[in-house]
Amino acid sequence: MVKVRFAPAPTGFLHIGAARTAFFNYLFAKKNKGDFILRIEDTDRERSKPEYEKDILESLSWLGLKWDKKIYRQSERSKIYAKYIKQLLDKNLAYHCFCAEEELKAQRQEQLSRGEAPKYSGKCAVLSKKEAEKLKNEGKNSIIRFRAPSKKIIFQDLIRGKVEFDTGLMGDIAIAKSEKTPLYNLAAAIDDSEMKITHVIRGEDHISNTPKQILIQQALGFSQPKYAHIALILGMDKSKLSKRHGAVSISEYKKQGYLSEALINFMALLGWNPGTEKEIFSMEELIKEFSLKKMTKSGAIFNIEKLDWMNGYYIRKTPIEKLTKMCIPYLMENGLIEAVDKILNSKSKILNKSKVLNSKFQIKESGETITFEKMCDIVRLFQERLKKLSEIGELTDFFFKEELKYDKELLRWKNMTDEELKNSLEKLEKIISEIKEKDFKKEILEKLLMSEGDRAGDRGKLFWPLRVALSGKKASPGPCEIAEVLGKRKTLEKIKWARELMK
RNA sequence: GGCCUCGUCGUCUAGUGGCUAGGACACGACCCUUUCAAGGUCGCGAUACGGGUUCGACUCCCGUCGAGGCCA
Repeated sequence: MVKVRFAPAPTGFLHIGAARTAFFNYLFAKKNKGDFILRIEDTDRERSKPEYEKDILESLSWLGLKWDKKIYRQSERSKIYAKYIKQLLDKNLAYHCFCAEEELKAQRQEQLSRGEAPKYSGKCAVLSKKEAEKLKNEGKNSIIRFRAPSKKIIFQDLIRGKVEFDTGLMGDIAIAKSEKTPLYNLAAAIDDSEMKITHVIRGEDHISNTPKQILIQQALGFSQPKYAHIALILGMDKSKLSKRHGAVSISEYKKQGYLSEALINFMALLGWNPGTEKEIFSMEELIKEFSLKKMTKSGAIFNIEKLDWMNGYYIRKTPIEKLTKMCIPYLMENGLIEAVDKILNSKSKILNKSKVLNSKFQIKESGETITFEKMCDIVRLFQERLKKLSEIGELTDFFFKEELKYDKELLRWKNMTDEELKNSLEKLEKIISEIKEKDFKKEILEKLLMSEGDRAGDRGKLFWPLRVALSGKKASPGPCEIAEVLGKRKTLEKIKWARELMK
């Protein structure tokens, strides 16, 4: 039975690199019908914060990475660690080290300057139990070090193949701050064993921790899990992706309006591919096709352009009601609309209630109510233009504003004269006001404007000024589509406004 | 500095001794078109370098260089 774990430290928001590691663990578990365990490594009490843990859980859920069973927290397991620390100490496999931090730092510096590998000198390793006891009673600070035997550690990495280390080069490993508080390598070794983890799938940055953990496992008589070290996600400068490269947390991407499906699909392709030319994958397909053997060995630069493209792709594939529902919080945030129903006023409720379908909204500026259906009509016009949900406000704002602000020069198509332009606007107003309310449809409008435009020799002479009059922008959906959604009355109002501008 | 890992278009990648080195994003051109998108067609563009092994190396071996990670 396969059992894997994702073991984040709650010292920051869930990072995209960590999320990817979690994701590959998840895929591996599901593929092999195994368990995916979540272990919060919160032994660093100062840097660990509950809000970070919350963010990690929320982000994993949002991505659709469901963990199995309960959540383990290292902070709740100190008894277990204490037992093993005592065992190591009793067997003299570990010892108290009283060297001060500054002292060690200085040593390291010196070794480095001499061109040697920094390595603990072993000063306290020779202290007898009595001497150590005495120092402790004097109240001297100590940490616990593991007597690392000098040997060759070889393990078969599932992604990289044979990896070899000579542990003689590394010196005695710091394994605990005290008898109760383990340091990373010890806690990881103990937890992986206690939780019966079969496969450790983690970032490449842990490769050099692996021999240390193996040594500890051997000392404690644990069995050894299989290892797979996945290549890291890199920033533009090819260094490990971090905050200085911009947005890195999953919650930040969510906020910007990336869809979880897009992010999942994109992350999967960073470092994995099925060996075919297929690029679009649902979670189910990924689970079906995933294999560690298909993982890339080299680090991949996080290329936001491809993510944007993929997000646009998924937006285009999203059913319009669902997409509109997702866009509404952004429109509210931009102060363009408000929920009429007070109960629906908070963002999260809007997203979750199925009530949304019959709900109404209020245009903030005019106070006019607008139905969900109408909202869908608006969003639909932008479905294939949207890369991120957060762009929706800027794109659609003219639907919610009374007066558009634009330079009147924008109304001019190519080198029309003022006179021609005025004529066009007048003609538009005439044509549109003659259409019956029930015929105010895009197709009918288009037909009328096209034949009239062709008569003028250039369709742009009508279409362009109308488009600008309605949207106030140089790029927008087609004017007839906008007009239909806007309705006859508002369409005429906007044209009048444009005519005013031209006076 | 030591150890470890990695090295195919700008980016993500396919490829496991014989291929015009394939695809995707980005970029450019064209088509569609009232603008912007979307869509379609075409194009640009890579095996880090040097030695081997071999009839033949992107592919295997050695070295160099480069990048990253860990020791912190």
